[in-house]
Amino acid sequence: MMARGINKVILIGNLGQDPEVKYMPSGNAVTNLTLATSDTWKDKQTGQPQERTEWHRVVFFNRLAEIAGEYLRKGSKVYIEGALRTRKWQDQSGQDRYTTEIVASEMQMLDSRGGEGGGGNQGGYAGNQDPMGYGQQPQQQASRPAPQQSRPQNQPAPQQQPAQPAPGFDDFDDDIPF
Amino acid sequence: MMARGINKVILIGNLGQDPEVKYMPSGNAVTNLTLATSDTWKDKQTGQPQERTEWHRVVFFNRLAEIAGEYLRKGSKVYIEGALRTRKWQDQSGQDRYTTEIVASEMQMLDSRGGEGGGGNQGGYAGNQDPMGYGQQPQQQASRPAPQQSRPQNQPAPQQQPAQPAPGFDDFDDDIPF
Amino acid sequence: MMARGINKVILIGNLGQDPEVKYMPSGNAVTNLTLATSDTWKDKQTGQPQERTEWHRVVFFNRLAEIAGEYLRKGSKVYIEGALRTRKWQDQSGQDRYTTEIVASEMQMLDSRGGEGGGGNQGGYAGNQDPMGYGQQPQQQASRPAPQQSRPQNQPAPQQQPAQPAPGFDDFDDDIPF
Amino acid sequence: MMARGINKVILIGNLGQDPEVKYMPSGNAVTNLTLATSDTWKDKQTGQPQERTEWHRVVFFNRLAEIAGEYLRKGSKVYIEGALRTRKWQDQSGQDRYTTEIVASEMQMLDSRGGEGGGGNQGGYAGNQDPMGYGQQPQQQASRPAPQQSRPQNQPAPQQQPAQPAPGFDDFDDDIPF
DNA sequence: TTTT
DNA sequence: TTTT
Repeated sequence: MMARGINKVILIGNLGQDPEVKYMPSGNAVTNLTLATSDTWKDKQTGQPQERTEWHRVVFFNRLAEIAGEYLRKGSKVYIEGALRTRKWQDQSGQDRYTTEIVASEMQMLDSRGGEGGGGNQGGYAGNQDPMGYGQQPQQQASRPAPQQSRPQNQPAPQQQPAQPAPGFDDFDDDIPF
Repeated sequence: MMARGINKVILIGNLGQDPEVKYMPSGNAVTNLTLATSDTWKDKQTGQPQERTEWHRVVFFNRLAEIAGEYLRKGSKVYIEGALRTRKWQDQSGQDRYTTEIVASEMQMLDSRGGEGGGGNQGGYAGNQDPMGYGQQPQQQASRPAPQQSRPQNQPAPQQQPAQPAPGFDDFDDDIPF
Repeated sequence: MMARGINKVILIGNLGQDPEVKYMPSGNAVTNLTLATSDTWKDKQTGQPQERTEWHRVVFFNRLAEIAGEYLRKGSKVYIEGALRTRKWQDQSGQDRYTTEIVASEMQMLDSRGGEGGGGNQGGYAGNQDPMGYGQQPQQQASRPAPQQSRPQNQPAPQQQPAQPAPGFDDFDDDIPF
Repeated sequence: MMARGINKVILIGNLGQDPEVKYMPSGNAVTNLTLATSDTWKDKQTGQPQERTEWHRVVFFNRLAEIAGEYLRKGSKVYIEGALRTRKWQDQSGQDRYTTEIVASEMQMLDSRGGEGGGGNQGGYAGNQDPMGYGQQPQQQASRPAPQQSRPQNQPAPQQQPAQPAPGFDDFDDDIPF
């Protein structure tokens, strides 16, 4: 993918609910979640502390969707990097409506509360190259065993998800954003 | 302002229209604009190039609103840093609707096409301290003249803007996001 | 502060040691710490997992320096936003040398392991305005008490720090970066 | 590549010189350049405007190195995203020294001053998938022709670059950072 | 020197 | 509605 311009979002927050994993007819995973960030400030007049929680709608695709679905839970603190995308959809009365989401391209768990042994950072692509140029340096003879597979084994069969429209595109929004 | 979590957006794009500057009853400026970023990719099946433009709704407050209103124009390329905020509002039928915007905290013009002599980077706050600690070093005797005031002089009087509701909160969305 | 260009660093990592807090003759705090981030990849030839840890030198000034010194400890996981700055200094043989640091402007603790009750996000400036424009909305009558002061009370008197040169500028580097 | 932690740099600045392109024995390109960002502020005492230019050393690998070498020139304004990496090397007296660089993973030209017709944004990897999930939507029938190849054709033969050590690792620093 |  |  190429781009004209930069469209980048960086979030650290906590999940409001367990993530929802769905599968495309193709078998590709799509995971949706909501993430809370909050701002606090003092009211200018009263000096009273104020707080506002912002809820972000985040969507993951493919491998990252599976990882998010497996390792994230309600309350999890997570770093997410992605891009803004506003989708157009029709409500039940046929009116055009818009929902803005963050399409995640990178994710990193920030708490290891679960006992999954999982977590870690999961980039959006499986680069087994050496983008930092470290391989140019004298080889460090790594002798430790290959890491445990952190990618979910149980890739659900698409047919378990009956021929529903692609989640996040057709049926996702019943009425309001979340 | 303090925060729990990180809510950060970084955009580089072009303005779809001239910015709209409004003034609060307090006299504070609020500027709204839409910014285009685009992605291009090749269709997996056909190999045909695809393009999708993302339109971002950006809002500026106070000093930054005035600067944006003065120096940005339709087509301007700009760097914007800010935070996501989703506002709830009611459409004409009384239904709840939501609009997601980027509340800009920093802006930097990336083309100097206009003859304004303006541009430059405009942080969201007027820090006249020395956040980088440069002042600790031996003073460089700056002998060049004080920079031209880049802040618009003509702060419009609030009364010129009749008692309208706060823009971007009440009257901003007539119907659809943009 | 204004800028031509963007100079932004975003780090999430763990402290290698407790932070070092020093005080300027003016009484302003300066805190230095090192932060680890790491990359892992597989060797192209052997398929062996490789790991490389990057050590970042971070410096905080003023209020943020005090907060960092109070709440961060060896091993703490932290989000840091800042800017790159390369300082020139002379080693004992009089040779010019350079050290690149991140001057932190924002910090957020990501683990609450300590019992300090502290943490939270600490922006680099004490904005008690309303940069997100929330104050425009109907006032939420916050009735909870004012938050505990998270800023250290015990501002050390400068004279407790004998007339030493500014840390991080003169005496900081004895020989090598860290 | 996976990561524990986040190590991200975002720069917008101007090149101090034309980029230097070298080739690894493998034929892979490595491009080095220096990028200027600047801060301006007012001296607290004198009120005099101060300015400090920060010079960033940026390194590109592989495809991005070729693009940078072809399209960027002294004075070019560019957006760069990457990661910090501090390299250790020995000066002529055998002393350990360190240089911090930004390893670029994404680049976007911000001026189209050259007549190359090139530029555009060049991500660090050639994703021809559909990371934003747009392909799920009804196909927009793109009828415009395939874009001009923006990747340099003239991949220089490695043998033109005699068996020199990897640039940026051995021979890059003659003495001081830049 | 951290972390998993 | 922008831009290349």
